[in-house]
Amino acid sequence: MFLAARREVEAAVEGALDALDLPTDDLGIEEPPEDVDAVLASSVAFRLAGEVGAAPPEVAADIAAEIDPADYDYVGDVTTQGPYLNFLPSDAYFAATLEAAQDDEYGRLDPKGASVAVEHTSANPTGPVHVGRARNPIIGDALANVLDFAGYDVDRHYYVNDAGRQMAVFTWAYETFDEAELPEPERDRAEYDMVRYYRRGNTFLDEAPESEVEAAEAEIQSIMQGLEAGDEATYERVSEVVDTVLGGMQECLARLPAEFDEFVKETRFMRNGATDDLVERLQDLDEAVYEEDAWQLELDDHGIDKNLVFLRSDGTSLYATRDLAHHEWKFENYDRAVTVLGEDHKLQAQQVRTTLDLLGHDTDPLDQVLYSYVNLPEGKMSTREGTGIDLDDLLDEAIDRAREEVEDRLEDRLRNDDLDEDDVERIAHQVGIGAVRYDIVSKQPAKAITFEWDRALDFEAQSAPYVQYVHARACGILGEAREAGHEVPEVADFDADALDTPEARRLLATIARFPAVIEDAADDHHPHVVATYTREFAEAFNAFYRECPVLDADTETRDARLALVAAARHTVGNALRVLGVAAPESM
RNA sequence: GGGCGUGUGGCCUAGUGGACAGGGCGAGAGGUUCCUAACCUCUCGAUCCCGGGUUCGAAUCCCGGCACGCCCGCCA
Repeated sequence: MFLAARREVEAAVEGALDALDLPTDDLGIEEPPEDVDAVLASSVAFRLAGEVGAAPPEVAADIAAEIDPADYDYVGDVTTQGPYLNFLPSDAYFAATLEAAQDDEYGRLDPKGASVAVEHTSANPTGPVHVGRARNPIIGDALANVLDFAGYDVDRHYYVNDAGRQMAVFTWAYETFDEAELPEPERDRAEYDMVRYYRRGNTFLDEAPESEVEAAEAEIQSIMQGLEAGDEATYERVSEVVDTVLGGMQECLARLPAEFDEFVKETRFMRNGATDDLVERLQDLDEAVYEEDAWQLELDDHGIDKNLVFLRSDGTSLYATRDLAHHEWKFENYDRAVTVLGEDHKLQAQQVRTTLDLLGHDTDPLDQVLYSYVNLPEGKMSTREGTGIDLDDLLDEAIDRAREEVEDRLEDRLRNDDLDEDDVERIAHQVGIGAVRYDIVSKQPAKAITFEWDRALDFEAQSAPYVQYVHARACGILGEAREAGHEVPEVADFDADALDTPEARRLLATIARFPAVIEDAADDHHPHVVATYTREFAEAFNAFYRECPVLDADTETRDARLALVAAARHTVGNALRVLGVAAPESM
């Protein structure tokens, strides 16, 4: 209802300004501070004071006088508070919100009729996913959820770098070294098993005698050339390594959970001729130069100092070349494309955008979302070096700590609902993994994070369990009500007017904003605003919970409050779902 | 050296032109015969990195610094 109310307020202010013969280019619509009862406000009087030749409060009063609330469904009253115009919600605003939120899909926006490919994670299949990269699947998955909920037709893509030098090194190492000379794997899963070859191979290339390194390099070169030439046998050899490692990584990511609709391999764009075709078109560009036997693009005139090499002197393509072909494919198949990238890829992101533009594409549908790396207090994480914390270890630790927490709380638990061992395990998973996700998704991606165990796994504070608890409490009330024979009434059988306490009103007003939060998050690609919202929501719900008993209220109030709790449950449940955090029915 | 980004109480964080900068951690004091105390209430704590500027109004925009992060490969 908030979105509808905002449209009404915009129309009201614009109409009033028109009537007063004032400019309508900036309506100054904003959300008032929490202690103001209005749902929306306008500060337009400040700007018009000079033009009108009157003090802002007078201007505000004049504008307010031009607006008749009776013309609008959701505007109950227009008041002024000094220079501000305040728009108070009508009873119909609350009634319509309560009714709309009975839908368990409440917050989902109308289908936009547009497809979007969300590419995220896309980590090279070289070994276990570590925490340094963990922001990518968590932000990416939440962003995909947000866009889905906002009405887009979303496909989740993992772009697989299966054609680069790294994979050639990996394939050579896998075929060369004997398992007997490798250390025990850290975990019994494919990528932990395989990464040992990769690390061994890199160590060899760094440390072995020159002649042996040369021989190895020759083999690595032949693998790369084979891929470039479309040689089926080479492709099979590399694929075995890639698919094995990727299979393990998928298992890790699924724990978050982050799952994908498609794994798009870059070799696909070599094998189908798209890369060759692209290279020809790049060579025809005015910016193309042939220097030191390599084809490059001079992008100085477009604000990028560094040349983009797109064809090596040995005739092979580079990651960047294939990624351009990949983006053209996205443009052909989707209305929009979102890519979640680490900030270390920022320059490449600019190059991709600029080059696509030079090739004649409209790059407006491409959105590149950048996030800063997660570092350890002692420095960077690296798969090749084997430094860093594996995401699996973080999740295991999170679950272990959550389990301890659940068991500690079991003893002085007020509610006697007899949680069994399965419940404890379920809650430990929901809370532990939820806490990790929430901690990461709730922060602005641009800010750098230094990983610290205690901070990442704090179950109090502004954390997942704080919000999950609200969901569990709402479910608790609904469950108790059902046992007492009180189902949530049908829409025709409750009356929002019975929600007359400030806490109930505030909760309902908070529920009303949810669709607008989804819209903002989707428009700005900012999933973290959903997390911010869940915290505000939790505060509103807890105040209601404290002040407004549901089961003991008189029938009319009870029915309205039951409907409100159901609405709250749908809202917070869907907000958590969008964030990718489990919504426990009990905890 | 150049480019990009970030800088908010002791620590973490929301807020990117408008109503006294909102939370959390921490410290201290309270609250459970009542739908889950992973909760709530109150108190303490801020030169919004620094200096200029624009504006009726700046944490927010502009200019100049400083600090930190990232990037500047015929790697990905």
